[in-house]
Amino acid sequence: MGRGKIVIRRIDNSTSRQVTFSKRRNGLVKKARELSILCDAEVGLIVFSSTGKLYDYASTSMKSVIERYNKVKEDHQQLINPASEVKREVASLRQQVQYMQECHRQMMGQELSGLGIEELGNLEKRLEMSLKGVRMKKDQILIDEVKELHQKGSLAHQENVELNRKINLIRKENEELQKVIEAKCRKGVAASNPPFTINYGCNMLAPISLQLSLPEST
Amino acid sequence: MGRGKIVIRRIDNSTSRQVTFSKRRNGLVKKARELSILCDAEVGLIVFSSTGKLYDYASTSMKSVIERYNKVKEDHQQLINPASEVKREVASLRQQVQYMQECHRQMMGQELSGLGIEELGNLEKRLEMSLKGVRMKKDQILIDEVKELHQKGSLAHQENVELNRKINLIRKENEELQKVIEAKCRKGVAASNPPFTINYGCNMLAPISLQLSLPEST
DNA sequence: AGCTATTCATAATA
DNA sequence: TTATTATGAATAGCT
Repeated sequence: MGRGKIVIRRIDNSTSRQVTFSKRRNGLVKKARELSILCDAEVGLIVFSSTGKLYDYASTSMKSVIERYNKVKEDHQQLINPASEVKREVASLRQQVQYMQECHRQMMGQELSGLGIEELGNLEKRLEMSLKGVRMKKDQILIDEVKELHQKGSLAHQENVELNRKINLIRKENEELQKVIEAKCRKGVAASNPPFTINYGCNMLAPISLQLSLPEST
Repeated sequence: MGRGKIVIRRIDNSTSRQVTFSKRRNGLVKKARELSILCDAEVGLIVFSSTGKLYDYASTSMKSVIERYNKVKEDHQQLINPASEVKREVASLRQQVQYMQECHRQMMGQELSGLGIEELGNLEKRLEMSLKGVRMKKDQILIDEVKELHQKGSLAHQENVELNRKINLIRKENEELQKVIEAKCRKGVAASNPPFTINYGCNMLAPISLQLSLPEST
């Protein structure tokens, strides 16, 4: 049906392939539409060009056609439609959630009406075990914390002792210096100067504030 | 393209509609195949006859065509494909299950590593509450059972008393009868017959076995 | 995109 | 459903 007969094989020339695609695609859609109208049929047509562009026709809607198709195929063979698979998964997950919710509620001590004495006993035992586990964990955390605090405390104490030692050392040096200065004063001018004292900028006799992170000062 | 020109409207005659459907359907499939081959296109065609029968053609596979179609439509608009919706549901359910599993494991006293002292305290409180609930339920069941047994017991006791009363009555009747018989024997033939006794088929002085479901015997 | 010679699809018929 | 055939429709090649 053209100027010459053609064999049905891929058209090598890209341009004429494009042209033929456009023409025949229109023809195909037209025939699909005619079929659906003439014969009262539901028709769906999907075409992807070699460049990936999508063209489609549906006498009703593609959604309807595909759903109907899947429904039929689902009945015949459970292969093509991935939805059925997914639906099963959804159903399974819903069931799982429901079961877990029930289980959880029972563990929370609600909705126990359906349970017998034995089941309740088991549940009790499980809860006791859980409680024990939780308490152990809690205790462990507290113990660890106490231990850590003890360590910090002993470290602080150690530092404190060290600091006191240094202070005593410095105080002794100070006393020595005082003696030297006093001796020099007596030897030198017997002026009315008050005796010289070194000012440390703080009262050396006040209690030392506990300081864990000691600056590296000499 | 036939013996006469036709207008594109539903063919009223059922038979010729069927015939036309068959012919045009074949033609449509042929043209679809030709398009896919000539122009290197992916084509999918779905046709439902007016009687509901399914005919389809796909250059690759209908699964592939529909998936590709859905993918394209998904990108453009999230309307046609129900799969994305379902997928979201699946993801949501999976998340829910995972969360519940974690929660459940924590309630079972496992995998507590991630929890702080406060969370552990809450968990402990919840478990205590649950345990209390379960124990209450268990106790209630036992109490109910004991109550029921008490009732049954008291009923049995009552029946027992009644039975004893009847036995005493019968025994007295028996004694009366014995006396009458002895009197008659003395009056009549002084034979060597042993004194006549009524045989009840069981020892009347043996303890009565407790029987809850009493047969209606007089 | 439009034209037309030609092939093809198919309506009518059996 | 299948076969035949006259006829209209579709389209290949060209512009």
